[in-house]
Amino acid sequence: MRYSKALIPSLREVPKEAVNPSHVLLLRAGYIRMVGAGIYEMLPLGKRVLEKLSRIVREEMDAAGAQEVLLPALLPSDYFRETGRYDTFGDTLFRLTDRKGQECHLGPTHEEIITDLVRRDVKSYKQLPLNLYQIQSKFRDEPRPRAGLLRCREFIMKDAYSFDVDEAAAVTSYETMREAYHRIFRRLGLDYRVVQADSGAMGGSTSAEFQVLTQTGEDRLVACDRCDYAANVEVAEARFVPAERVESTNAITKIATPGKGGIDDVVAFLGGDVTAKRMLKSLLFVADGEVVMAVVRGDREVNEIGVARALGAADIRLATEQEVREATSAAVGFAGPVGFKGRIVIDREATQVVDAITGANETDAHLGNVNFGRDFQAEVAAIRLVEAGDGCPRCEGTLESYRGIEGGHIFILGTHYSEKMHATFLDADGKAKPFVMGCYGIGVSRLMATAVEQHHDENGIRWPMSIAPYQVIVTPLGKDAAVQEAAEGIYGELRAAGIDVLLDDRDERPGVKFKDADLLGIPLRITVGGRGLERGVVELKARTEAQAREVEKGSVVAETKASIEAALVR
RNA sequence: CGGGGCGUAGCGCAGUUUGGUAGCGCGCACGGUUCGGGACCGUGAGGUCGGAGGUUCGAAUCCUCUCGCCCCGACCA
Repeated sequence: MRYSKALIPSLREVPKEAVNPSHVLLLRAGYIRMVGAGIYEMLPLGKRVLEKLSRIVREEMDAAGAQEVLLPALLPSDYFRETGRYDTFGDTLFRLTDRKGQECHLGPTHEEIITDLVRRDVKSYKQLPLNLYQIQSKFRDEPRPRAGLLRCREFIMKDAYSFDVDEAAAVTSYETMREAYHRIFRRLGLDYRVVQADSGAMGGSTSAEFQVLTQTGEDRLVACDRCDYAANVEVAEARFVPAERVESTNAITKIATPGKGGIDDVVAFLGGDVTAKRMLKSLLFVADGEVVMAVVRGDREVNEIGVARALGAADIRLATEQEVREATSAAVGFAGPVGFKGRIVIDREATQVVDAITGANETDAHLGNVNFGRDFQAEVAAIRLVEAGDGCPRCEGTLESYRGIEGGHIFILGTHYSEKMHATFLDADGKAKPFVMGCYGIGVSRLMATAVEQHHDENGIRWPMSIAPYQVIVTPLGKDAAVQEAAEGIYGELRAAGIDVLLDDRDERPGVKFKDADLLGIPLRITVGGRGLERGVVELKARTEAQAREVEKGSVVAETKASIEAALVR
């Protein structure tokens, strides 16, 4: 492609709505344009990146035995009514009514419609296993679209659905997908981790997230520095070594702590050998409408989702100030487990604190010498938030913390959808059984932004070779006829060799061309200048390296091919 | 949905407090000088001041309503 003919509307200044690196750079480099909140146009460069991503996904899905389909995005809502999701999806669904008054919506995900397809056309166990996938636009009216392509209302997703005869076969399908996802993410050139996550309200049992590690991700993760343990902090556990139980004979004492509600305040106020580790932090939550208390050691934070899981609650939130006052008859900051009337969950580590200091459930007062078991009872669970430096629960390693962006998520769904939708097949024993399903998503358009989040510098994008819109940019400097001719020659040869190449034939100064090349993030740049040409050389420079190297003009095409090959992960 | 901020030329912004008929930089077009990391000079095109209503002789500016966008939080198959 000739730059002079390409629609690459790069911007010198940062559009003010953009904050995230990927958003800023994709906008500035002319890959995307915003049309509305969470709605973007893919310009030629953006479209090329999407195609490269999609091709890799397709190749690996096909290789894993999945078959591509294309389901409608415009869906009659009857299918969602069968599973009750027409209501549970709530305002996230883009709803519309056709001219006959039939209710429709734009598909946010396609479990129902694919299950309907399979129940109509698949009747026998002999047709299983089956894995169908598509790459298609999804629509979700997010409460808060943000960060450019990272959280959109219309986005492109690869979604696959597997159908199996039983749970064991479904696990096989799931594992096949897991392997395919590993190959996909490796080929994309992304640093990622497979993590355990909260499977949410999907009704799924087994699930894993493919998290791409970035500075700005929405999700907080921990991963072991020794083994492959990795988990979303929502579900992560730290190694726990039970200590020998010490029984205290010290009686509870009341301590006046006027105006000192927070842990840090109390520690500072009491001084001496009182540390946060001696304190018990008591937080009140409302879980499924009931006020409950969660207790962790004073130097820890509570994992809210962990509390909900420990309680078996579907819904949880922090109690309001007023609810705290009603439940403890004290101001916020003075809650404690002793005498608390209601369910209490305590972190297992906090049960070991001897002669602890806790809130007294009385404003401006704390209790000293509080001991779990002796002075209060509670359900024990792992409810503290795991931190970097904590021990790995599986090995002797140490957990490190990361931020990640969910690039893929795989689930075993079981018969959740097939039972509700009466999607059955006849098994070898002649009995009708519901399909055992799995679903597997990859956020294709999100991955485009994710790759930029992970691969950029102050000058622009640094695409991994496999998904760069062009692999090479040829940059002739000046209008010298010999330079033009040499650049055209190299451009022609690279194209003939099947390489994606952009020729910067614009009448621009060298600085402009270099800045744009860096901004666009093309992995390799061949610079053709008059001075070098006199000596028969051109420059070959990788976007990720500071220095260019001189290459004989006659061998630059071969060198470029070799560099591309080396950069592609197979 | 709660809190905060912003809508003026393609992009970034000033002008709004104190009403007087819209400006700067970048980009764009044309001419010239330049040419290895976002050159310089000159000329020029380009704006329903987010929208509606109101106050006024007169509204980007004041009032009312409304729409949109961004950030934090809630939410996120």
